[in-house]
Amino acid sequence: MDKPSSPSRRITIVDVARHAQVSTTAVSKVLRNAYGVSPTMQTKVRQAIAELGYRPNAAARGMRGQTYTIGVMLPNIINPFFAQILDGLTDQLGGTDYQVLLGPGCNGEAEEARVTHAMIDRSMDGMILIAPISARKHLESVASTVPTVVVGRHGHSPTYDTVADDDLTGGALVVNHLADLGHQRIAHIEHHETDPDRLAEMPNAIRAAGYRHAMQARGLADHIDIASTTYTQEGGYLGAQQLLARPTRPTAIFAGADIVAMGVLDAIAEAGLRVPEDISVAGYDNTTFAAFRPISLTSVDQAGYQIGAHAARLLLDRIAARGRPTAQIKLSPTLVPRRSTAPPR
Amino acid sequence: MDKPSSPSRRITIVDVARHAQVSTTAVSKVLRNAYGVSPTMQTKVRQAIAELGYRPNAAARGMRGQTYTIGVMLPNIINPFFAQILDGLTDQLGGTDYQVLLGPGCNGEAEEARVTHAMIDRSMDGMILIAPISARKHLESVASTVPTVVVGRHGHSPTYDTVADDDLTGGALVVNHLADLGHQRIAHIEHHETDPDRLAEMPNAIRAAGYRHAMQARGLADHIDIASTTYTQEGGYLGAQQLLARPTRPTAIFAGADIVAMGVLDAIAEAGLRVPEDISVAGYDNTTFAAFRPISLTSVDQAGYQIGAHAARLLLDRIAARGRPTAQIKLSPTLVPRRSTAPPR
DNA sequence: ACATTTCTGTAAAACGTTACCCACGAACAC
DNA sequence: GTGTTCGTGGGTAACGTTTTACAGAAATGT
Repeated sequence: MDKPSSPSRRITIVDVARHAQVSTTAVSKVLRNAYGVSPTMQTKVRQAIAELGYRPNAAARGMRGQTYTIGVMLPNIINPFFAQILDGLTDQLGGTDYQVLLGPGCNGEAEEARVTHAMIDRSMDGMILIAPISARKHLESVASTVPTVVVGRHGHSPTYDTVADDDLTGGALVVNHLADLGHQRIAHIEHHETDPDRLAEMPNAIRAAGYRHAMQARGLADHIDIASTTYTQEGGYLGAQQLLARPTRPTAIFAGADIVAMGVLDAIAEAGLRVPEDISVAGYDNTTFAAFRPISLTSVDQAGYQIGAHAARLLLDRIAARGRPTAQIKLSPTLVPRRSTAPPR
Repeated sequence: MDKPSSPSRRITIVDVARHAQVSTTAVSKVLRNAYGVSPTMQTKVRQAIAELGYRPNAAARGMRGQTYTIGVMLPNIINPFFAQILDGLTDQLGGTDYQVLLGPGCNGEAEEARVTHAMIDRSMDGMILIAPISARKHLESVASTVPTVVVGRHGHSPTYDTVADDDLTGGALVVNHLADLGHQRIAHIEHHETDPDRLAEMPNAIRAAGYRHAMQARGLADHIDIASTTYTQEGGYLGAQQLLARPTRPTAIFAGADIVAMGVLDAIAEAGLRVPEDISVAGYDNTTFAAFRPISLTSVDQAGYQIGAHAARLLLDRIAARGRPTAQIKLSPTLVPRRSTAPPR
């Protein structure tokens, strides 16, 4: 005689145990497929679970064991590049019991701290931080509390794994492509960065470094020309305006991100110039926007899917063996030439 | 003499209580600013919390009370429109103790079920479902378990609140704008829908209905021409190809979403036609893509920010008073005319 | 001055799950 | 036949918070 005290109380492990005529411990063991449970017990419990439609309460689990939840923090959700990373992530995690939950887009250190804390408070089993801007110290402190993988940020840490694209090479890819086409006055729009920590770790800074090195390597050191704004459409617009106002205009602009290139194209159109006839433009990230045929923006592909997949694997590894030494995975970007770049006239 | 048993055990309410020389109950009351706590107690406890850097364990809270977590499910994260909704949502929730967590983009009923269940398992205090495609029955079942607001889906339910844009009006806005410009052969690309339930509730179906009604109202019933594909760039591309192959080509295409318009523009460019000289194009959603000057796509603005803000308010209301009757908020869209629409030649 | 109400604070019992430890029988080695 | 191991299952005590019930002090009314 089951007596459901409240009309629609949630089924608990106790209900399952009673229904299957076993102890709650046994049910718990089956749920976690722990050691020491016979095939008979397996089927008996699994059947009871199915019949009752039981689902474990994550909060209760979190108090003793794991929550089977992985937190992902990302700076914003509009960048299609992040969507690719997420796809790689969720595909990799698809077969496991883990569920991914995202923090809402957060820009600024304060919001990042808020989100990371919120995730720690909710006893996430692991965290993936995508392109965080927080001070390294904060990342370390998060990682020392919960298994963590940092994506899209260079520099290696003793506490967290990293997965990133080789932005130095990426920057060089663009410069070489444009130089091969015959360009000399190749300008760059970067995300302004002053903090020394971040100068060494943030992708934007490394891309700019890649640009500089490659320009030097091609003997174009004298033509190095950088507009320092932000990685936004607005930033691209303002940066391009600066560059177009130079006494001698650049013949090519390398925007540090596709979203920046959008602003650049805007400013160029406004100035009455044509792409690529008057000026070549290249972006970075190979977003759907770049692939859009009427735009057809030369860009650098970061293999976001692979980045996500690698991050997921590293995280699962680290959850299983928290002590293991950290790994740094670096992937190679590829150039995707399109119609926005052509030889200078 | 505090003896921290483990090297870095997390601070609990017990530690705070001991440090402030009060009971754990008192601390709990302060945390929830519950009734019956003196100003003295307030300051004493708050100081202890600050000194120890205590943060409540959400899992433990979830077992008895609330988790202070709101789950948001959205179909994908690349649509900038959803970002606007989220902004409205988080701004509205900013002052409260609630934290928003997003389910990863999920398309398909199976994935939606997975995410909603995962959120229920994690005892979320409330859920916001954005443009869900699941059967109504499933939405009802979710809403009967946890306070729920459904965004971007029409039809009213006894268990959940809804916030949506008036898509009927939205569709009419576009038709009237094009008809005012002098167009007659105005075609539409819709997201194919057969399920009767969804035909009455999904925005895509209602937009198509708005198109039909407005065409009739303007005496253009004979020119109604619908290509039925999907709300994707690919769908727009294929739909436009169909429409362009008609014996008499339409002079204007109303794409059901900006992402669809992207594919339309692509197909038009490929066919060697110009926008708006040869054919006018309008989208829906007013994404950043539409606002991008070189594209300059006429579109319908859905006031995503307001939608999000309203949804948040309704949800907080419902959490406070679960029994209250459900509300349906309908917002008016506005047309944003740009350069992609012009009088026919 | 006494009875009654209101206000503060505490103790103890949940909440649903997992971890730890122990008991039992069967199989095995001597 | 006696000890030892192994495989299987259960009992019980956590985990950190909120809720309920209650006691004492202070304030109020008569």
